[in-house]
Amino acid sequence: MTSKQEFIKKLRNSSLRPTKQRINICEVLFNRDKTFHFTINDLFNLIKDKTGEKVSLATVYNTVHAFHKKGYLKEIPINSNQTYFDTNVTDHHHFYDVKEEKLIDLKNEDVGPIEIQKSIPGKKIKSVEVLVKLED
Amino acid sequence: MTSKQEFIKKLRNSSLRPTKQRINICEVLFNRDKTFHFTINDLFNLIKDKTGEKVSLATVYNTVHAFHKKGYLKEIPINSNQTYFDTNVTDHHHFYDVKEEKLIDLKNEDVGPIEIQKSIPGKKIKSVEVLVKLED
DNA sequence: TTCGTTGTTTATAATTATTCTAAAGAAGAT
DNA sequence: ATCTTCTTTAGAATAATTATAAACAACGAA
Repeated sequence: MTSKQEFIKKLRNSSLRPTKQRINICEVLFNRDKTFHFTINDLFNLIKDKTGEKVSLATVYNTVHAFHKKGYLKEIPINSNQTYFDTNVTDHHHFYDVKEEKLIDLKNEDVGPIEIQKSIPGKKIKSVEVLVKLED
Repeated sequence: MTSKQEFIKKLRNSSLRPTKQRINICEVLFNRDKTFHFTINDLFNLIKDKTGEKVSLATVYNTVHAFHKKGYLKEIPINSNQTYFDTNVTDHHHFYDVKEEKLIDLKNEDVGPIEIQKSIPGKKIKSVEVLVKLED
């Protein structure tokens, strides 16, 4: 499933050549069972840890942005000093534990259908994101 | 309604002494009919324009943060380079026009009730925010 | 009032996430 | 192989936000 061939396909679909560095990024991003919430910095550090190889920060930014643009990553709307991304690109939402700065998945069923009863002429809905902030 | 006395009350409630600068900030923030979406930089510029007096950027940051903490301002969860705030602190949501970088209010009725069917032990819900991104 | 304390303003420096740059290197096509 | 095009990288540039510390203003008690 999450083999090198898969990574290469994702990269090519994103108009990126499959380089060693990008494959390493994919390894950390997509070779996992569960959804993965991360910041660029998290990812940057994990690459070193998990693959033993260093990838420059600029490459991490570029690759993540290309994946995001292509829809392989989802940006999570939180006001934080850092931008959070999610490898789960299916329709779902999040809890955000403000104190611990941690994200928790909310299945779509946990929130129920959201019907937007208003529309703006000439515009269509791109995404609907629910963020539930948690406190103690 | 939005008189100087009101501003002073808001400031005192936020543990801030009512200074000329802070009153000016209040003037721009709260002396209006409609909801007001802004970034710190927007506000900073409007103060100069509307009151003719300059307030330092640091004071704007401090005051906005105090009001936010006290609940007189709401932070709007968008991933943007700048943080957006809202003077409407009632329960409501937003459209975000990604291309034009503009926020539009969504009344609570426009979205319908959102019932969160999941809970995290020891945590309670602080807020539920819906962000609807718009594209052309 | 006046004085002393405490809080505030301000310009500026520091910090930090993100983007840009340009030179050296790698991938792909012929 | 070779040439072109894309990529990587370190480091610089940018920009939002936060911290600093000196001059100043609000407050309350005498």
